[in-house]
Amino acid sequence: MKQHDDDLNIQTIAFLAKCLADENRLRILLCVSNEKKPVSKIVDELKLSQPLISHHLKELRRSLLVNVERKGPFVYYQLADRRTLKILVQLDKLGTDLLNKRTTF
Amino acid sequence: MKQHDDDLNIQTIAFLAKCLADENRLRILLCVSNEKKPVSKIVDELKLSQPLISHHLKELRRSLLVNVERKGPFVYYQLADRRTLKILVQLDKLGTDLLNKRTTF
DNA sequence: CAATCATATAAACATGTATTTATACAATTA
DNA sequence: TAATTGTATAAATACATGTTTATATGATTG
Repeated sequence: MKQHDDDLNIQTIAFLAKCLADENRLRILLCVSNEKKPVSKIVDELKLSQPLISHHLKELRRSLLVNVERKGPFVYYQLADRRTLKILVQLDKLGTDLLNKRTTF
Repeated sequence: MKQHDDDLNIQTIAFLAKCLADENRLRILLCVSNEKKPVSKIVDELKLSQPLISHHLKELRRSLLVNVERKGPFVYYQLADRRTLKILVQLDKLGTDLLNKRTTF
């Protein structure tokens, strides 16, 4: 059973968390969460510089959070696993709840 | 419904993820996940320097991931919300699965 | 093959943050 | 109140990382 705390691979967790710890990378992940998109489209939608997007995509590739697919001159990126989204939703809810608890009492 | 992507507060997510992105902070979180412990005990168990532990505890407080309670000369820390653990487990599983997929094929 | 478009990489810079060492503060006890 | 124990803070250092600017690579088209 992987339920017990000590079974957790702390390195793995920290590595993924690091990748989710940048706002622009999160924007990119959400941007490619529903369909594969070429870099140029991500650049357009997020209004960030192309090298910056490319740099973050490299990190996301390194962590295997996105899939890459080359088609002609275009390189398509897409969210590799939808569980990533679930985790983001949970982080969002947790953070919001924690804040509300503190500011309510 | 908070299901749609765009409802997510990216700042909140990045802020929490940043806090989970350090191995020592993860160790501390797991260390105080089942019972409240004074700083000295955390120091003993993790074998990290006391100022380092204090520094990371400060970050964990800032993100509201831990509760603090003073009792005499001791300051007790404890995981604030067990959903944090769930998220860590999911990150661990996701990371492991992503790696296995890549190395298998 | 030259030119163009899409993407990646490199170098430079700025900023952030983990860690150590030293010291301060706070609470208890003698 | 002096001394001791537990914890926090400050300063210094080292290292990592996000961003920009400039350039290179790779694929396509004329």
